[in-house]
Formats: sequence, C-alpha cells, structure tokens
Amino acid sequence: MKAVDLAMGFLYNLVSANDSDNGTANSSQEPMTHRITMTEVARRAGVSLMTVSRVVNNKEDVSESTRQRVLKIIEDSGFRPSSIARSLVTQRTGTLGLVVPDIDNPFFSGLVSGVESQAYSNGYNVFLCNTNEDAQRERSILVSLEEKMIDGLILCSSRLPDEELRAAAERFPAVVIISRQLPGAGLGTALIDDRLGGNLAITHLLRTGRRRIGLITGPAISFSSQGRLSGYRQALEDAGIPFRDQLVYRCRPVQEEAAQAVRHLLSICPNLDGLFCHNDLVAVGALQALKQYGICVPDDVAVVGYDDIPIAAWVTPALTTCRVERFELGSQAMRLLLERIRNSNHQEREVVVSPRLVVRQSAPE
Amino acid sequence: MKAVDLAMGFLYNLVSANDSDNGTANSSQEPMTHRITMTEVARRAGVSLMTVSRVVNNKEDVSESTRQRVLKIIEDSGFRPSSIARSLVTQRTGTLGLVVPDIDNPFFSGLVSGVESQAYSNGYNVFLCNTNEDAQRERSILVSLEEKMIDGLILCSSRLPDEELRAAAERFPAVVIISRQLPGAGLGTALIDDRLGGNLAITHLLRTGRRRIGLITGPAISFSSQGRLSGYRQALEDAGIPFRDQLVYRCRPVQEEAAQAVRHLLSICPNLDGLFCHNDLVAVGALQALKQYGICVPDDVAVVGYDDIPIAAWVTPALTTCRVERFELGSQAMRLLLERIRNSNHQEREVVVSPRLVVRQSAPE
DNA sequence: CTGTTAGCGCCTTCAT
DNA sequence: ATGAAGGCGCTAACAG
Repeated sequence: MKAVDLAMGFLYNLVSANDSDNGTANSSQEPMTHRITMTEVARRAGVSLMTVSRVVNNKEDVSESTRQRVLKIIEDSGFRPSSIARSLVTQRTGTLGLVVPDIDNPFFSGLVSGVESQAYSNGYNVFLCNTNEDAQRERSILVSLEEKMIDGLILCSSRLPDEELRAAAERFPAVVIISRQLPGAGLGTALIDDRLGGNLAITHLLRTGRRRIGLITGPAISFSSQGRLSGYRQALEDAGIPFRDQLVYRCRPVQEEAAQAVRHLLSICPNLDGLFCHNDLVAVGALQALKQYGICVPDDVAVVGYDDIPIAAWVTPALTTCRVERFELGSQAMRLLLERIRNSNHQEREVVVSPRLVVRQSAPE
Repeated sequence: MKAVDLAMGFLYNLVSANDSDNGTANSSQEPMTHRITMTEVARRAGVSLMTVSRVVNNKEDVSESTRQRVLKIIEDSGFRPSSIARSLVTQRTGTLGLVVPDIDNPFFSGLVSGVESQAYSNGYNVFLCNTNEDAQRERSILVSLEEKMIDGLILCSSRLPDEELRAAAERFPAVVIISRQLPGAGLGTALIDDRLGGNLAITHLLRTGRRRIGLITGPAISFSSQGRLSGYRQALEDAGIPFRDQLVYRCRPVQEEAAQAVRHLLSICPNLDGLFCHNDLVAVGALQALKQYGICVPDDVAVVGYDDIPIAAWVTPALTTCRVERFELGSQAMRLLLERIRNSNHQEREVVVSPRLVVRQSAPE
C-alpha cells in the first residue's frame, strides 16, 4: 500500500468518499485562481503546516478532532497536495518511463496495456514515449525522462548501440529492458524465448511434411531476429535437414516488405513448401503475395507467423502463429521494475516469456 | 521553440552534439551516487549558481568564455537540470495527461499515437492513463494527474456524469475532451462527425438496394452511439423509409456481443438485408455470427462497420466501413490543447473530424 | 500530539 | 556580465 500512498495520497480516499455519498465532485470550491497550498489550509484550520502535512499523509500522531477539522477544510477548499513539491523533498516522483518503438502496433499496445495496468495498481503513473524506431528520438526521450526524475524506466527494443545503452541506463535508478540483452549492465530484462518460438514453428512445419522452409527475418542486429533464426536453424538440423542460407531473407519486418521477400524466396526455391515469418504483419503480407502468384496456402506453401496479433485470426486462411502473451510480458516487466525500485536492486535478473504455437489453417496439423 | 526548451532544455543540443562526434554518450562521468546539482556545477566552475542557470537556459547575459567553461563542466559532470525543481518555481511541468478507455484497442492506440507525436514535437511528455471503461478508476486517475500538476489534459470518452466532468475539468489549466460534448464548460472538443458517418453508411446501403437495415449500437449514454443512430435514422427518413425501433439493438460495442445481437435482429426481421454496426469489432463479430446462420454476406445481408481498424481490411469478406482518421483526431486534439495552454484560452472551441466511407466486399457498390 | 527549523534544486528579482 | 537574497510547496528532523 505504500506505493499507492505515494501517488494517490489521501485523496484516493476522498474520491471514494465523494462517490459514495452523491457521485458529484465537491462543487462548493474556490474559483481556481491559484491552487490552494498547504500553508493556506493550515492558516484556515488554525494549525501549523506540519499538522496538515501529517493529515494529508495519514500519519498517526494527530488527534482525531484536529484531523477531522483539517480534512473538512481540505475538502471544501479543494486542496490537492503538489506532488511536484513533495518530489523535490522526497526525491521520488511516483512516475515511470515506458519507451516503445511504435504504440500503434498491436504488439506494443498490448505490452503498454500490461505495463500500465500493473503500474496503476501500484500507484505509479507512466510517461509513454514513442521512438518511431528512431535512435535520435530515443536519445532525446531518455534525456527528457531523466530530467523528469522518473523512478524507473522500461525500455523496449532499444535501438541504441550497446555502449550507449549501457551509459544511458546508468543514469536511471532502475531499469528494465525488453526484447534485448545487455549483459554486465546490471539491468532487469524481460525476454521472449524466441529460440523456442522459432523451434516450435519449424518443428511444426517439419512434422506436417514440409521440407523446403523459407524464413523472412528482421535486421541482423535485432535480438528477436537472432533468436528466431537460431530456433529455425536448430530445428532443421535436429531433423537432419541442412540449413540453407539462401532460404533466409532479411528485411524490415513490415507488411510492405513481404511481397519482395516472397518473390525472392520463390526465385531461389520454386518448390518452397513452408514459410516462417518474423511476425504476423509480414506473414499477412506474405499470404497476400502468395495468392497473387497463384500459390495456394496451405496446400502448396504452409505459412507460420509470430505474435498472434488480432489480425492473425481473421485473415484467410487464418494464420498459424507463435503466440506471445504481450500483456503478460508488459506486466512481468513492470513487476520486475517495481522490485528493483523497492530494493534498489541492481543485480541482473531475467524473466522469460515463452511463446506457444497456435495452429490455424495457414499451416494446419 | 519555447515549449521545446521547457522540456528538453539545453540538453537537446548536447545530445545532438554528442551524436555528431562519436555517437557515444559521455562515458567519463561520475559514479551516480547522487545527481549533480546546479550548485555543484557552479562550485566547480567557480561561478555563481545563477550563471549556471543562465547557461542552462540559454540566456543572453553570459560572456562567451564563462559559458563555454560552464558548458564543459556540465558535460563532463553529466549534470541534468531537475525539471521537478524547475517546475516548482515556474509552475509549469511540460507534461500532459491523456486518458483513454482502452489503450489496447486499435482505435485508441492510433489516437494515442497522434497525440504523442504532436506532443513530442512540442516538447511535452504525456502521462498515458487507461480507465478500463471504469468511472471509479477514471476519478482516481484525474486526482493523480492533478497532483502531478500537468499543464493540460486530454480526456477521451469520459464516463463521468456531466456535472462531475465539468467540476473535474475546472481543476485543470487546459482541457480537451474527445468524443463527447459538454457545452458551457469552456472546454476544447474534438469530435468525430458521427451523424455524417451514420448517414454515409445507411445512404450507401440504401443506394445498393437494401431496405431492411438493422443497427447494432452502443449504450444510450454514449455520444458516438447517439450520433450514429441519428445519422441512421435521418438517412432512412430522407429515403422515405420508416424508422423501426425494433431494428435497433443496443449492447456493449464489443465483439462478443455481436452474436446475440444478430440472433435478436434476425428473430425480429428474418429477411434483414443490411446491417450497420457501431464499430468494426462488432461488425467482425456479426460477420462470424451471420456465417454460422448460413447467411451470406453481402448477398443476403450487407454489413457496414465503423472506424476502419486494420482487421476490417483482412476479414472475409472485407469490411465496408466508415473510416475515422484516428491519428489525425489525436493530433488535432493535441493542437487544440496546445493552443489553449499557450493562450490560457478558455473559450469553447470544437474541431470535427469527418469519417469517410471505405467500400469493400461486405457491402459492395 | 503539535510546532519550529531547515532545506529539496531551481528561478525571479533585484543589486552590483 | 555576474551575484545575493528569497521563495516555489512540501517533508524530515528535531524540539517541546
């Protein structure tokens, strides 16, 4: 309950109280020229500023009668404690930073939702920042967050080089990074087991008789891509099928690139019978491209995506995919962060979320 | 450029400088026991605190030599001005609040993205808050935002009763509400022209020969629902077709409710030939339900959705829908808010975003 | 139980 | 061109 106190203050109670009597906010309040301060409340109540502070913060050492008197004045003056002023003293802001590459992408919005939900239950507010996949923008966001004195930071798919990321992370009291590894920096890390994901996908394709399986993957620096590729490769080799580098196509993992990727892979391997895509957006683009080439999914080529965003279930044929619990990933990251904030914990610690295969028509049993 | 200064401070420049020489953050910095303060920088530079403050804020009255000396010290001490302390003095925080019902919904994530993008360009950070459609949670979020002294608030689809919303809004220096009207409160308002949207949808259905058109709408209190309903009704009446109340089904506008809605409408009107849904999620659910009943879309029943979320283009048959530029809606709202912040503007002002019909297979030409 | 004294880190206003 | 004093609104440590 401590963290909640920090951000909501006693007013959490006031709100509930308000609601239970008439559902209407106190209408008998001052014309808000300038906010009422604690000093003013103290003056009106005929007590010292400290007494008000104690009431506001629910400290014990206040007689019930003065507490009531002060509360009364607070309520009908519409006073709200300034968390800015409080933060200046306490050096804590009850505020977190969350940096993602693209909010308007179901994967990240789900993740954001998980983080926010967990933050809310613990009395934190979060600054949501969108890098737009742009490192320069990421830099200026981090500066801004530092100036705001956030209590902790969750950084998702950072585009900064290792050394720079390490230096940036040191400037925050608690940091969790998602979908990236940075050993030796003492950070918290939340990861998807992409190796497993790749393995699940390919194993499934192999089990259902596919042998010439293409991979549309992301940029070489991307950790997710590396993991999925490694799962792909391992599954093939475990099955005694040689890994063929030409069947791996690298591109930005967005829908628009899929057509080009498909064309290329087909030119290399006309009798391709399986395709594993870095994410569902790419997979959906691939489905479209394959259809244009008159190739039937899944009869000719079976397609597997990654993430299981809502579209996956709705395209035709519906997409077989590696489902990642993105909300869960977000809340786990947040829990990790909270733990680090509370214990000033700077030990490395990792949580891993495992994807699971969801079989649909694009690559049926 | 003023707003940018506020949030990024001079460090915006520093970052760029850093990047242009080696792309690496200054590694020669102190062990961050406690943050370096301005006083400390002043001491090291052998100048007064004020001189440092002037340098940090790019004031003119500093000799070039001392400015350089101070900048040097700032850079290799890793000093960052505390925006908390600054806010306490200036009474401005450079932060905004954005409250939405559900981040993990493509409509709102697009809107959030528009707001964030616009906020970023103007040097503001935004607190993103999720009400989960829960009024009580909305209340406590607003209290929290007020304590944080945000400079402005964007409130999307508020669930608070008029009087309470009015009272809450008064507590913030600048407010824009989205998808809701509250005349007489002096707020900025960003709206979708839902009446037009309803009209477009129904006119299209009528033009393509549909006559018995059902409506799956949201709760009666919802402004969006009211607008769309009114457009539906008007289009029918303009065409000389009597409005039939039984063809309007009210439910929570989520996918899960669609099946029940379809069942009900079909029981009332077995030869239904058109269906207008409150949003695409519902429409998608309806498509599914209709298929289960062996009803063919669009041959038997033509279906029109609302929003044009990504799924709309991918379902089969692809959804005809009223496209709302949600990113645009978000940036417009943000611009409106900025204008109000800058001019302490409390006049009512409305921006309206018009939907447009996107014709696909579920209700073809 | 209540009040007093010191700041938190910075900016504003006035001197110099 | 620079500095000193005072205060933003609040809490932490001590008094009593």
